[in-house]
Amino acid sequence: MSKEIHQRLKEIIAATAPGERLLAEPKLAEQLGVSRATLREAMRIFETRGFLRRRQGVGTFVVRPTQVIESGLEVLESIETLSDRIGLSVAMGDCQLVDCVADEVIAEKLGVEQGSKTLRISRVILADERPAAFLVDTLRPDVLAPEEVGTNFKGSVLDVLLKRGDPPLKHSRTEINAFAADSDVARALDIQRGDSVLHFESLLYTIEDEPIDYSLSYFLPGYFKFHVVRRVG
Amino acid sequence: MSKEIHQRLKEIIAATAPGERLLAEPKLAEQLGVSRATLREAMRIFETRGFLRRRQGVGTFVVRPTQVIESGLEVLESIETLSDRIGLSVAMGDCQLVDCVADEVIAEKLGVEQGSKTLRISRVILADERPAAFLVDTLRPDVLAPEEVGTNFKGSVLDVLLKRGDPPLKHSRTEINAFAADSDVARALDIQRGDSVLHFESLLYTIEDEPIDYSLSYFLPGYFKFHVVRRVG
DNA sequence: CAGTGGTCTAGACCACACG
DNA sequence: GTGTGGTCTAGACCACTGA
Repeated sequence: MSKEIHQRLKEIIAATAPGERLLAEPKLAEQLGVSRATLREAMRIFETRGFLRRRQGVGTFVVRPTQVIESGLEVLESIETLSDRIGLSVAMGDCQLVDCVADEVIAEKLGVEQGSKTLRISRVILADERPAAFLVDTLRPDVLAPEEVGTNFKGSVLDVLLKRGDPPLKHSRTEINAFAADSDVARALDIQRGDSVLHFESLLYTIEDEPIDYSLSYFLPGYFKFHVVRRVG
Repeated sequence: MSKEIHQRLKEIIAATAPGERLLAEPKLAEQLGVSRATLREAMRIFETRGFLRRRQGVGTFVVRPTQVIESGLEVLESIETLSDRIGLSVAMGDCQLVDCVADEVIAEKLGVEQGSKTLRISRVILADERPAAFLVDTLRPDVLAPEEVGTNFKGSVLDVLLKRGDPPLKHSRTEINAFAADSDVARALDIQRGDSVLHFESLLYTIEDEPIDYSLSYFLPGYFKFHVVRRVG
Protein backbone atom coordinates (compact mmCIF):
# COMPACT_ATOMS: atom_id res chain seq x y z
CA MET A 1 0.00 0.00 0.00
CA SER A 2 2.58 2.49 1.10
CA LYS A 3 4.66 1.70 -1.97
CA GLU A 4 1.69 2.55 -4.13
CA ILE A 5 1.18 5.79 -2.24
CA HIS A 6 4.86 6.53 -2.73
CA GLN A 7 4.35 6.33 -6.47
CA ARG A 8 1.25 8.49 -6.45
CA LEU A 9 2.99 11.04 -4.28
CA LYS A 10 5.84 11.15 -6.74
CA GLU A 11 3.40 12.05 -9.50
CA ILE A 12 1.72 14.67 -7.35
CA ILE A 13 5.04 16.27 -6.52
CA ALA A 14 6.09 16.23 -10.16
CA ALA A 15 2.82 17.90 -11.09
CA THR A 16 3.23 20.63 -8.49
CA ALA A 17 5.25 23.73 -9.24
CA PRO A 18 8.31 24.19 -7.00
CA GLY A 19 7.46 26.41 -4.08
CA GLU A 20 3.79 25.49 -4.20
CA ARG A 21 1.93 23.96 -1.31
CA LEU A 22 0.46 20.49 -1.29
CA LEU A 23 -3.02 19.80 -0.02
CA ALA A 24 -3.30 19.61 3.75
CA GLU A 25 -2.48 16.19 5.11
CA PRO A 26 -6.01 15.13 6.09
CA LYS A 27 -7.38 16.14 2.69
CA LEU A 28 -4.55 14.55 0.76
CA ALA A 29 -4.89 11.37 2.80
CA GLU A 30 -8.59 11.22 2.06
CA GLN A 31 -8.01 11.86 -1.62
CA LEU A 32 -5.48 9.04 -1.77
CA GLY A 33 -7.72 6.79 0.26
CA VAL A 34 -5.27 6.14 3.08
CA SER A 35 -4.88 7.21 6.67
CA ARG A 36 -2.82 10.20 7.59
CA ALA A 37 -0.19 8.00 9.22
CA THR A 38 0.37 6.07 6.02
CA LEU A 39 0.58 9.24 3.99
CA ARG A 40 3.13 10.70 6.36
CA GLU A 41 5.20 7.56 6.22
CA ALA A 42 5.31 7.80 2.45
CA MET A 43 6.16 11.51 2.61
CA ARG A 44 9.12 10.81 4.84
CA ILE A 45 11.17 9.45 1.98
CA PHE A 46 10.64 12.60 -0.06
CA GLU A 47 11.46 14.86 2.83
CA THR A 48 14.80 13.28 3.49
CA ARG A 49 15.62 13.37 -0.21
CA GLY A 50 15.00 17.10 -0.10
CA PHE A 51 11.93 17.20 -2.34
CA LEU A 52 9.43 18.22 0.30
CA ARG A 53 9.60 20.65 3.12
CA ARG A 54 7.07 20.66 5.93
CA ARG A 55 6.42 23.69 8.02
CA GLN A 56 4.29 23.35 11.07
CA GLY A 57 1.31 25.62 11.04
CA VAL A 58 1.91 26.51 7.41
CA GLY A 59 1.90 23.51 5.13
CA THR A 60 3.95 21.12 3.07
CA PHE A 61 5.78 22.56 0.09
CA VAL A 62 7.50 21.21 -2.96
CA VAL A 63 11.09 22.33 -2.64
CA ARG A 64 12.63 24.67 -5.15
CA PRO A 65 15.71 23.00 -6.58
CA THR A 66 18.56 24.61 -4.67
CA GLN A 67 22.16 24.76 -5.62
CA VAL A 68 23.99 22.06 -3.77
CA ILE A 69 27.20 22.72 -1.96
CA GLU A 70 29.66 20.31 -3.46
CA SER A 71 33.04 19.55 -2.08
CA GLY A 72 35.82 17.03 -1.97
CA LEU A 73 36.71 15.76 1.46
CA GLU A 74 40.46 15.67 1.00
CA VAL A 75 40.83 19.28 2.05
CA LEU A 76 39.33 20.72 5.19
CA GLU A 77 37.34 23.80 4.43
CA SER A 78 34.57 25.52 6.29
CA ILE A 79 31.14 25.57 4.75
CA GLU A 80 31.40 29.35 4.58
CA THR A 81 34.67 29.31 2.64
CA LEU A 82 33.28 26.61 0.44
CA SER A 83 30.08 28.41 -0.41
CA ASP A 84 31.92 31.68 -0.93
CA ARG A 85 34.11 29.98 -3.45
CA ILE A 86 31.13 28.50 -5.22
CA GLY A 87 29.33 31.81 -5.13
CA LEU A 88 26.58 30.66 -2.88
CA SER A 89 25.37 32.48 0.16
CA VAL A 90 24.81 30.78 3.44
CA ALA A 91 23.91 32.35 6.75
CA MET A 92 24.22 31.42 10.35
CA GLY A 93 21.11 30.69 12.37
CA ASP A 94 20.93 29.90 16.06
CA CYS A 95 24.33 30.18 17.67
CA GLN A 96 25.09 29.24 21.24
CA LEU A 97 28.31 29.45 23.20
CA VAL A 98 28.30 27.39 26.35
CA ASP A 99 30.95 26.60 28.91
CA CYS A 100 30.92 22.88 29.47
CA VAL A 101 32.69 20.36 31.59
CA ALA A 102 34.36 17.55 29.70
CA ASP A 103 32.60 14.23 30.04
CA GLU A 104 34.40 10.97 29.50
CA VAL A 105 34.13 11.01 25.73
CA ILE A 106 35.22 14.61 25.30
CA ALA A 107 38.08 14.18 27.76
CA GLU A 108 39.43 11.23 25.86
CA LYS A 109 39.05 12.86 22.46
CA LEU A 110 40.65 16.16 23.39
CA GLY A 111 43.19 14.65 25.72
CA VAL A 112 42.15 16.70 28.73
CA GLU A 113 41.13 15.79 32.24
CA GLN A 114 37.58 14.64 32.74
CA GLY A 115 35.70 17.48 34.39
CA SER A 116 37.90 20.21 32.96
CA LYS A 117 36.36 23.19 31.23
CA THR A 118 35.62 23.26 27.55
CA LEU A 119 33.90 25.67 25.20
CA ARG A 120 30.99 24.39 23.18
CA ILE A 121 29.81 26.24 20.11
CA SER A 122 26.58 25.10 18.49
CA ARG A 123 25.06 26.72 15.46
CA VAL A 124 22.86 26.10 12.50
CA ILE A 125 23.85 26.88 8.92
CA LEU A 126 21.12 28.19 6.68
CA ALA A 127 21.16 27.69 2.94
CA ASP A 128 18.30 29.25 1.08
CA GLU A 129 16.86 30.33 4.43
CA ARG A 130 16.48 26.73 5.44
CA PRO A 131 18.49 24.92 8.11
CA ALA A 132 20.86 22.72 6.18
CA ALA A 133 23.55 21.85 8.70
CA PHE A 134 23.88 21.69 12.44
CA LEU A 135 27.38 22.00 13.86
CA VAL A 136 28.60 21.42 17.38
CA ASP A 137 32.25 22.14 18.20
CA THR A 138 33.85 21.42 21.53
CA LEU A 139 37.16 23.17 22.06
CA ARG A 140 39.95 23.14 24.53
CA PRO A 141 39.49 26.38 26.49
CA ASP A 142 43.14 27.37 26.11
CA VAL A 143 42.64 27.41 22.37
CA LEU A 144 39.77 29.79 21.97
CA ALA A 145 38.11 32.23 24.33
CA PRO A 146 34.42 33.07 23.96
CA GLU A 147 35.34 36.74 23.38
CA GLU A 148 37.25 35.83 20.27
CA VAL A 149 34.19 34.26 18.81
CA GLY A 150 31.77 37.01 19.77
CA THR A 151 31.55 39.54 16.98
CA ASN A 152 31.73 38.86 13.29
CA PHE A 153 31.38 35.15 13.84
CA LYS A 154 29.99 33.69 10.67
CA GLY A 155 29.67 30.17 11.89
CA SER A 156 33.05 28.63 11.26
CA VAL A 157 35.37 27.85 14.12
CA LEU A 158 37.93 26.68 11.61
CA ASP A 159 38.00 30.05 9.90
CA VAL A 160 38.50 31.85 13.21
CA LEU A 161 41.43 29.64 14.06
CA LEU A 162 42.92 29.89 10.58
CA LYS A 163 42.61 33.67 10.56
CA ARG A 164 44.38 33.93 13.86
CA GLY A 165 47.02 31.53 12.64
CA ASP A 166 47.74 30.22 16.08
CA PRO A 167 47.99 27.41 16.83
CA PRO A 168 48.94 26.26 13.35
CA LEU A 169 46.65 23.50 12.14
CA LYS A 170 47.50 20.40 10.24
CA HIS A 171 44.57 18.16 9.57
CA SER A 172 41.38 16.67 10.84
CA ARG A 173 40.30 13.08 11.09
CA THR A 174 36.68 12.71 10.18
CA GLU A 175 34.42 9.74 10.65
CA ILE A 176 31.44 9.53 8.37
CA ASN A 177 28.13 7.95 9.13
CA ALA A 178 24.42 8.07 8.58
CA PHE A 179 22.31 8.98 11.54
CA ALA A 180 18.67 8.98 12.48
CA ALA A 181 17.94 12.40 13.92
CA ASP A 182 17.18 12.49 17.64
CA SER A 183 15.03 15.25 19.10
CA ASP A 184 17.86 17.76 19.40
CA VAL A 185 19.11 17.37 15.87
CA ALA A 186 15.56 17.23 14.53
CA ARG A 187 14.69 20.53 16.21
CA ALA A 188 17.85 22.23 15.01
CA LEU A 189 17.37 21.17 11.40
CA ASP A 190 13.61 21.50 11.43
CA ILE A 191 12.97 17.92 10.46
CA GLN A 192 11.24 14.99 12.12
CA ARG A 193 12.79 12.72 14.66
CA GLY A 194 14.12 9.66 12.90
CA ASP A 195 14.81 11.37 9.59
CA SER A 196 18.21 10.54 8.25
CA VAL A 197 21.07 12.98 8.19
CA LEU A 198 24.70 12.69 7.20
CA HIS A 199 26.93 12.81 10.24
CA PHE A 200 30.60 13.76 10.56
CA GLU A 201 32.52 13.24 13.76
CA SER A 202 35.77 15.03 13.51
CA LEU A 203 38.93 15.81 15.46
CA LEU A 204 41.06 18.77 14.45
CA TYR A 205 44.80 18.56 15.07
CA THR A 206 47.59 21.12 15.28
CA ILE A 207 50.85 20.53 13.45
CA GLU A 208 52.11 19.07 16.68
CA ASP A 209 49.36 16.51 16.53
CA GLU A 210 47.50 17.92 19.48
CA PRO A 211 43.74 17.56 19.21
CA ILE A 212 42.04 20.87 19.88
CA ASP A 213 38.57 20.74 18.43
CA TYR A 214 36.08 17.89 18.58
CA SER A 215 33.26 18.57 16.23
CA LEU A 216 29.98 16.94 15.37
CA SER A 217 28.25 17.90 12.14
CA TYR A 218 24.83 16.96 10.89
CA PHE A 219 23.99 17.60 7.25
CA LEU A 220 20.60 17.61 5.67
CA PRO A 221 20.68 15.41 2.58
CA GLY A 222 20.05 17.28 -0.65
CA TYR A 223 21.95 20.43 0.25
CA PHE A 224 25.43 19.01 0.27
CA LYS A 225 27.32 16.71 -2.01
CA PHE A 226 30.52 15.41 -0.52
CA HIS A 227 32.80 13.30 -2.58
CA VAL A 228 36.14 11.63 -2.27
CA VAL A 229 38.54 10.20 -4.79
CA ARG A 230 39.71 6.76 -3.83
CA ARG A 231 42.80 5.45 -5.51
CA VAL A 232 43.12 1.80 -6.35
CA GLY A 233 45.40 -0.44 -4.33
CA MET B 1 6.56 11.81 25.68
CA SER B 2 8.60 10.01 23.09
CA LYS B 3 11.77 11.58 24.46
CA GLU B 4 10.93 10.16 27.85
CA ILE B 5 10.29 6.75 26.31
CA HIS B 6 13.62 7.05 24.56
CA GLN B 7 15.31 7.42 27.92
CA ARG B 8 13.46 4.53 29.49
CA LEU B 9 14.22 2.35 26.50
CA LYS B 10 17.88 3.19 26.87
CA GLU B 11 17.80 1.92 30.43
CA ILE B 12 15.94 -1.22 29.42
CA ILE B 13 18.46 -1.96 26.70
CA ALA B 14 21.36 -1.34 29.08
CA ALA B 15 19.79 -3.74 31.57
CA THR B 16 19.32 -6.46 28.97
CA ALA B 17 22.11 -8.86 28.16
CA PRO B 18 23.31 -8.69 24.54
CA GLY B 19 21.57 -11.28 22.44
CA GLU B 20 18.56 -11.35 24.73
CA ARG B 21 15.05 -10.59 23.59
CA LEU B 22 12.99 -7.65 24.72
CA LEU B 23 9.38 -7.98 25.74
CA ALA B 24 6.95 -8.19 22.85
CA GLU B 25 5.92 -4.78 21.55
CA PRO B 26 2.33 -4.78 22.88
CA LYS B 27 3.49 -5.82 26.34
CA LEU B 28 6.39 -3.40 26.42
CA ALA B 29 4.13 -0.60 25.24
CA GLU B 30 1.64 -1.35 27.97
CA GLN B 31 4.37 -1.51 30.58
CA LEU B 32 5.70 1.86 29.50
CA GLY B 33 2.21 3.28 29.32
CA VAL B 34 2.33 4.32 25.68
CA SER B 35 0.84 3.10 22.44
CA ARG B 36 2.68 0.68 20.27
CA ALA B 37 3.21 3.33 17.61
CA THR B 38 5.00 5.59 20.05
CA LEU B 39 7.15 2.77 21.30
CA ARG B 40 8.14 1.82 17.80
CA GLU B 41 9.00 5.40 16.98
CA ALA B 42 11.33 5.50 19.96
CA MET B 43 12.86 2.15 19.03
CA ARG B 44 13.67 3.38 15.57
CA ILE B 45 16.56 5.47 16.84
CA PHE B 46 18.14 2.48 18.54
CA GLU B 47 17.70 0.28 15.52
CA THR B 48 19.51 2.62 13.21
CA ARG B 49 22.28 3.05 15.73
CA GLY B 50 22.70 -0.70 15.68
CA PHE B 51 21.64 -1.40 19.26
CA LEU B 52 18.46 -3.24 18.45
CA ARG B 53 17.57 -5.78 15.85
CA ARG B 54 14.01 -6.66 15.01
CA ARG B 55 13.07 -9.93 13.44
CA GLN B 56 9.57 -10.41 12.21
CA GLY B 57 7.88 -13.37 13.76
CA VAL B 58 10.65 -13.76 16.30
CA GLY B 59 11.19 -10.70 18.41
CA THR B 60 13.36 -7.69 19.12
CA PHE B 61 16.86 -8.36 20.35
CA VAL B 62 19.61 -6.37 21.96
CA VAL B 63 22.49 -6.53 19.55
CA ARG B 64 25.72 -8.17 20.52
CA PRO B 65 28.50 -5.64 20.11
CA THR B 66 30.04 -6.55 16.79
CA GLN B 67 33.44 -5.69 15.54
CA VAL B 68 33.10 -2.74 13.23
CA ILE B 69 34.75 -2.69 9.86
CA GLU B 70 36.87 0.41 9.91
CA SER B 71 38.54 1.91 6.93
CA GLY B 72 39.97 5.06 5.49
CA LEU B 73 38.40 6.23 2.28
CA GLU B 74 41.57 7.34 0.54
CA VAL B 75 42.21 3.90 -0.84
CA LEU B 76 39.65 1.86 -2.68
CA GLU B 77 39.32 -1.58 -1.20
CA SER B 78 36.57 -4.11 -1.31
CA ILE B 79 34.78 -4.96 1.89
CA GLU B 80 36.08 -8.49 1.55
CA THR B 81 39.72 -7.44 1.30
CA LEU B 82 39.17 -5.03 4.12
CA SER B 83 37.64 -7.53 6.48
CA ASP B 84 40.24 -10.14 5.57
CA ARG B 85 42.93 -7.71 6.54
CA ILE B 86 41.21 -6.93 9.81
CA GLY B 87 40.64 -10.59 10.47
CA LEU B 88 36.90 -10.41 10.28
CA SER B 89 34.72 -12.74 8.34
CA VAL B 90 31.96 -11.53 6.11
CA ALA B 91 29.79 -13.55 3.79
CA MET B 92 27.75 -12.88 0.72
CA GLY B 93 24.00 -13.18 0.91
CA ASP B 94 21.56 -12.77 -1.96
CA CYS B 95 23.37 -12.26 -5.23
CA GLN B 96 21.69 -11.46 -8.51
CA LEU B 97 23.15 -10.97 -11.96
CA VAL B 98 20.83 -9.26 -14.37
CA ASP B 99 21.23 -8.01 -17.90
CA CYS B 100 19.89 -4.49 -18.04
CA VAL B 101 19.39 -1.78 -20.57
CA ALA B 102 21.04 1.51 -19.71
CA ASP B 103 18.60 4.20 -18.72
CA GLU B 104 19.42 7.87 -19.03
CA VAL B 105 21.36 8.06 -15.77
CA ILE B 106 23.42 4.94 -16.34
CA ALA B 107 24.14 5.90 -19.94
CA GLU B 108 25.49 9.25 -18.89
CA LYS B 109 27.55 7.87 -16.03
CA LEU B 110 29.15 5.05 -17.98
CA GLY B 111 29.43 6.97 -21.20
CA VAL B 112 27.43 4.50 -23.25
CA GLU B 113 24.39 4.82 -25.48
CA GLN B 114 21.05 4.93 -23.80
CA GLY B 115 19.41 1.54 -24.30
CA SER B 116 22.65 -0.36 -24.61
CA LYS B 117 23.22 -3.49 -22.60
CA THR B 118 24.76 -3.45 -19.14
CA LEU B 119 25.37 -6.02 -16.45
CA ARG B 120 23.90 -5.41 -13.04
CA ILE B 121 25.22 -7.23 -10.01
CA SER B 122 23.31 -6.87 -6.76
CA ARG B 123 24.27 -8.57 -3.54
CA VAL B 124 24.07 -8.32 0.18
CA ILE B 125 27.07 -8.51 2.49
CA LEU B 126 26.56 -10.29 5.77
CA ALA B 127 28.58 -9.49 8.86
CA ASP B 128 27.82 -11.60 11.87
CA GLU B 129 25.08 -13.29 9.84
CA ARG B 130 23.25 -10.05 9.53
CA PRO B 131 22.83 -7.99 6.35
CA ALA B 132 25.19 -5.06 6.78
CA ALA B 133 25.64 -3.72 3.29
CA PHE B 134 23.73 -3.80 0.03
CA LEU B 135 25.73 -3.29 -3.14
CA VAL B 136 24.55 -2.71 -6.68
CA ASP B 137 27.11 -2.47 -9.46
CA THR B 138 26.29 -1.65 -13.05
CA LEU B 139 29.05 -2.49 -15.50
CA ARG B 140 29.82 -1.93 -19.11
CA PRO B 141 29.21 -5.31 -20.75
CA ASP B 142 32.52 -5.25 -22.58
CA VAL B 143 34.27 -5.13 -19.24
CA LEU B 144 32.89 -8.14 -17.48
CA ALA B 145 30.90 -11.12 -18.68
CA PRO B 146 28.46 -12.88 -16.37
CA GLU B 147 30.47 -16.10 -16.73
CA GLU B 148 33.49 -14.45 -15.17
CA VAL B 149 31.50 -13.64 -12.11
CA GLY B 150 29.81 -16.98 -11.76
CA THR B 151 31.87 -19.28 -9.58
CA ASN B 152 33.92 -18.27 -6.61
CA PHE B 153 32.37 -14.86 -6.53
CA LYS B 154 32.69 -13.57 -3.02
CA GLY B 155 30.82 -10.35 -3.49
CA SER B 156 33.40 -7.92 -4.79
CA VAL B 157 33.38 -6.79 -8.37
CA LEU B 158 36.48 -4.78 -7.66
CA ASP B 159 38.42 -7.86 -6.59
CA VAL B 160 37.39 -9.73 -9.74
CA LEU B 161 38.62 -6.89 -11.91
CA LEU B 162 41.82 -6.45 -9.94
CA LYS B 163 42.59 -10.15 -10.05
CA ARG B 164 42.17 -10.21 -13.79
CA GLY B 165 44.29 -7.10 -14.07
CA ASP B 166 42.57 -5.93 -17.19
CA PRO B 167 41.59 -3.24 -17.71
CA PRO B 168 43.99 -1.58 -15.28
CA LEU B 169 42.14 0.54 -12.78
CA LYS B 170 43.07 3.91 -11.42
CA HIS B 171 40.56 5.34 -9.02
CA SER B 172 36.96 5.80 -8.14
CA ARG B 173 35.03 8.95 -7.42
CA THR B 174 32.62 8.42 -4.60
CA GLU B 175 29.80 10.63 -3.45
CA ILE B 176 28.72 10.23 0.12
CA ASN B 177 25.28 10.81 1.49
CA ALA B 178 22.72 9.76 4.04
CA PHE B 179 19.66 8.06 2.74
CA ALA B 180 16.26 7.01 4.02
CA ALA B 181 15.77 3.42 2.97
CA ASP B 182 13.12 2.80 0.35
CA SER B 183 11.33 -0.54 0.14
CA ASP B 184 14.02 -2.22 -1.91
CA VAL B 185 16.91 -1.22 0.30
CA ALA B 186 14.86 -1.92 3.42
CA ARG B 187 14.10 -5.44 2.27
CA ALA B 188 17.70 -6.15 1.31
CA LEU B 189 19.08 -4.95 4.63
CA ASP B 190 16.22 -6.26 6.69
CA ILE B 191 15.32 -2.90 8.15
CA GLN B 192 12.26 -0.70 8.03
CA ARG B 193 11.43 1.67 5.26
CA GLY B 194 12.66 5.12 6.20
CA ASP B 195 15.52 3.95 8.38
CA SER B 196 18.72 5.76 7.61
CA VAL B 197 21.64 4.18 5.85
CA LEU B 198 24.95 5.50 4.62
CA HIS B 199 25.01 5.74 0.86
CA PHE B 200 27.93 5.76 -1.55
CA GLU B 201 27.49 6.49 -5.23
CA SER B 202 30.63 5.67 -7.02
CA LEU B 203 32.20 5.60 -10.47
CA LEU B 204 35.23 3.41 -11.09
CA TYR B 205 37.74 4.56 -13.71
CA THR B 206 40.47 2.83 -15.67
CA ILE B 207 43.91 4.40 -15.97
CA GLU B 208 42.66 5.86 -19.21
CA ASP B 209 39.92 7.61 -17.28
CA GLU B 210 37.18 5.53 -18.79
CA PRO B 211 34.30 4.89 -16.40
CA ILE B 212 33.48 1.19 -16.29
CA ASP B 213 31.54 0.54 -13.12
CA TYR B 214 28.77 2.57 -11.59
CA SER B 215 28.08 1.37 -8.11
CA LEU B 216 25.57 2.14 -5.41
CA SER B 217 26.30 1.03 -1.88
CA TYR B 218 24.09 1.13 1.18
CA PHE B 219 25.67 0.58 4.57
CA LEU B 220 23.92 -0.18 7.79
CA PRO B 221 25.16 2.21 10.47
CA GLY B 222 26.99 0.52 13.31
CA TYR B 223 28.79 -2.08 11.23
CA PHE B 224 31.11 0.22 9.36
CA LYS B 225 33.25 3.11 10.35
CA PHE B 226 34.58 5.08 7.43
CA HIS B 227 36.98 7.89 8.01
CA VAL B 228 38.96 10.35 6.00
CA VAL B 229 41.88 12.58 6.83
CA ARG B 230 41.33 16.13 5.68
CA ARG B 231 44.34 18.35 5.42
CA VAL B 232 44.10 22.01 6.22
CA GLY B 233 44.10 24.55 3.41
C1' DC C 1 -0.51 -23.56 15.81
C1' DA C 2 0.45 -19.35 18.84
C1' DG C 3 3.25 -15.39 19.13
C1' DT C 4 5.99 -12.02 16.91
C1' DG C 5 6.93 -7.72 14.34
C1' DG C 6 4.97 -4.91 10.01
C1' DT C 7 1.41 -2.15 8.54
C1' DC C 8 -2.72 0.44 8.50
C1' DT C 9 -6.87 2.92 10.34
C1' DA C 10 -9.81 6.61 12.41
C1' DG C 11 -9.75 9.66 15.54
C1' DA C 12 -7.92 12.90 18.93
C1' DC C 13 -5.31 16.72 20.97
C1' DC C 14 -1.43 19.74 20.72
C1' DA C 15 1.83 23.63 19.19
C1' DC C 16 2.46 26.66 15.84
C1' DA C 17 1.89 30.33 12.00
C1' DC C 18 -0.67 33.78 10.09
C1' DG C 19 -4.27 36.94 9.32
C1' DG D 1 -9.59 32.20 15.29
C1' DT D 2 -8.61 29.02 11.80
C1' DG D 3 -5.93 25.81 9.57
C1' DT D 4 -1.57 23.61 9.48
C1' DG D 5 1.73 19.88 10.64
C1' DG D 6 3.46 17.05 15.09
C1' DT D 7 2.26 13.58 18.09
C1' DC D 8 -0.24 10.03 20.29
C1' DT D 9 -3.88 6.39 20.99
C1' DA D 10 -6.44 1.95 20.73
C1' DG D 11 -7.42 -1.29 17.88
C1' DA D 12 -7.14 -4.18 13.81
C1' DC D 13 -5.31 -7.34 10.33
C1' DC D 14 -1.37 -9.26 7.98
C1' DA D 15 3.06 -12.01 7.12
C1' DC D 16 6.29 -14.33 9.15
C1' DT D 17 8.75 -17.60 12.45
C1' DG D 18 9.42 -21.56 15.03
C1' DA D 19 7.60 -25.24 17.88
